[in-house]
Amino acid sequence: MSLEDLGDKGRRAKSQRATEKPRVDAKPTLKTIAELTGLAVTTVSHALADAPQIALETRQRVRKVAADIGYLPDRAAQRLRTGRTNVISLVLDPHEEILGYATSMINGLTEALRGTAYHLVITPHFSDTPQIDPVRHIMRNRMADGIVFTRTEPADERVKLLMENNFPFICHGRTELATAHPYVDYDNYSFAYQAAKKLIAAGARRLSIILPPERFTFAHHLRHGFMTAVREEGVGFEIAKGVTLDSKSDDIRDYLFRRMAEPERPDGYICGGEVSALAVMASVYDHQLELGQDIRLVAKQTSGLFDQIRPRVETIYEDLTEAGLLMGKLLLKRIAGPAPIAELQALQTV
Amino acid sequence: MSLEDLGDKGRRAKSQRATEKPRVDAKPTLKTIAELTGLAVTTVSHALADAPQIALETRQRVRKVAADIGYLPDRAAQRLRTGRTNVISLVLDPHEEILGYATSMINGLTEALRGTAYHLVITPHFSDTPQIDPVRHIMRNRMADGIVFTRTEPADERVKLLMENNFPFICHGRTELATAHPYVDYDNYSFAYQAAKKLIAAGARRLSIILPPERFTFAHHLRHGFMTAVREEGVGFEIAKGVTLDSKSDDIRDYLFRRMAEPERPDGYICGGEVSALAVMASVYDHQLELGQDIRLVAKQTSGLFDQIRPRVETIYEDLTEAGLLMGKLLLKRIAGPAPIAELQALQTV
DNA sequence: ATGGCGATTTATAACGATATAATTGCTGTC
DNA sequence: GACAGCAATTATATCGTTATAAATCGCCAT
Repeated sequence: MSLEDLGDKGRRAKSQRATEKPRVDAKPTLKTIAELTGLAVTTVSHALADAPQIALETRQRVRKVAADIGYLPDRAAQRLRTGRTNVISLVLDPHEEILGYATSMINGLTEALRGTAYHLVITPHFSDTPQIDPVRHIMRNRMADGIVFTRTEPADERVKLLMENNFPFICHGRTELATAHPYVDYDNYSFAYQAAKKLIAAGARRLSIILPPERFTFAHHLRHGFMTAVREEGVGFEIAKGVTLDSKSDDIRDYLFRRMAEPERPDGYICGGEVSALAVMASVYDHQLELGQDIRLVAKQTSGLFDQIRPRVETIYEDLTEAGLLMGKLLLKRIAGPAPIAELQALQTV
Repeated sequence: MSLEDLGDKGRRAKSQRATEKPRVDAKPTLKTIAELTGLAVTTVSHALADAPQIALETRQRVRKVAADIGYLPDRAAQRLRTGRTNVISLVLDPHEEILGYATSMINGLTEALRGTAYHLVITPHFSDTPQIDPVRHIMRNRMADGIVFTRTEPADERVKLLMENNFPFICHGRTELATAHPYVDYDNYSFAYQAAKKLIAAGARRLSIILPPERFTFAHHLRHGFMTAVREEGVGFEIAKGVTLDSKSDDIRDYLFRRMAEPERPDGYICGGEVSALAVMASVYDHQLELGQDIRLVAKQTSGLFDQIRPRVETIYEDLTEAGLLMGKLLLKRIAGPAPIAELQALQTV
């Protein structure tokens, strides 16, 4: 702020038509457009909102000027006045996984938000606090207009809370609650079912499925699909539970190493995640067995990783980017106006 | 939220407007605290800012009431008034990589931002627009108080622009510009140097290094470290350039497949990324060669992935979560007050 | 008393947008 | 020519916070 500016400001107070152009870089506001067009700030606001009571000619003129000077509405002011934040919160659990589960989903979400006024904010959920905390915080303090989260549980507290308060959200995976809620999910039942059928068709006679922790709903879906298939075919089976998602734990590696040394070992594995598939492969290698010969494997593929891995593994693809995109779109629709719940459901089929 | 809660809320609403809109939970503001304490809004504001001219007793009283009712300042109002956004923007290039480069960094950043007023916003850089666009947009429209980006280039336009405008930022990787700038980088020179030495010590006599595209500064560092080592040792070498980071391209796989079939093939590979390391392993497998015997490999490890991979690969670790954490801390320091540039530099040594 | 001073507290005016209500200008009607 | 009726524009108040300037108070020296 220089003395000249002050002087100029003083002049403006008396004669409103002073040819002022001191600051070129000043961020354009509605006031800027108002001065340039000779209209009132209110009119400009309405014109940009495409209000029908503003003359079409005026609307076009205002829009042109706005575009010319590169006007963008101030998010803070809009947010303060309207209460809408134009923010979508993605609740992420850091340290959860070594592979890019989150990255794919973020890519899908940003794609869905592209061209809209919405920004994507990453809200971390720190493992030393209850899972519900970040969600409650976002809701209570209106930190976002909508929430995205993952790893849905059968009786997910977050879903309950958000539904009770009618707060827009979408989650990856389903609950088993009576009340319907918006979600995007992959058909893990079919995945496990088809994976089992493939293994059996290839000659496997004792199947093992490596399941994520029971607290996630999709673990149940995997199990049911698996069980249906092995019962239909009447083959032997076993279930390895509790792959911690961060794969720091050695439970599964211990199980695999032990079982593969035994004579009655499984000859067909189903892995619901890439990490556990790698663990199976590692164990096969360590036992000097041959994949596809001694032991078969069907894995869920959620990235390009398995295109690079040798020996080649049979996989079934789950497109997490697409899931993110879909979640973003459905959430935006939900925010725009409470669409019927049923329409908000979506299922990716294998 | 029960009916009782609503009733309680209505009673609290002072007097006449008992049957107003069913506002779930009126958000506490400075005004709320002012009414509860009998002070003026201004006083409360100053008290919470711990202004010295407010009596200590008053400050404590205000803080207590604020904590009791769970007061949180309205971000939009603060932002509108002060111009500070309390936002850090991470500029991400979607579709860039199959592995979780971004996830680790996000985890580090959120850790650095934990407990502060800052939120992390993901700003995508869409590949059909110039790289500089999101940075310029954030700066011009004050979308954030600081910017984080990656994949720094030798004459990076983003660095130039941000430095010219004195806008807080930090980047992963360095430029080769004359003017110093804040960054966090990994010592890729030493990585390549040591990797080469290891391979030679293990018996390799013709080394090949798989480099990322030349436009990234760290490709040069890798090359220099590599060249220094092979010259010192006087072994044969070759350089495979241009691993596109999204690994969609087959250039490298073609190169590997061709070279491994030739008699004068390299017997030691250095990979600056996990994807290219997998490509080497895949090619070794496809040629029915043996890793560690016919062909040796030293790879950069940036995730837990290679702990799972067999055969075991010799790796040197780069901690991207730590890099993210460091970037976050340095950026916050830079935002708080323009610290000397020199202090903002950091280097992770192998 | 009077004025002044330091220590606290408070009033006022913004920041940039929008919801609401009010105003202007113009037309046609009787 | 007065006025209702309508379209188009504008004034005012407000969201919650903070920067700035002003006001209040007790207390002491003159």
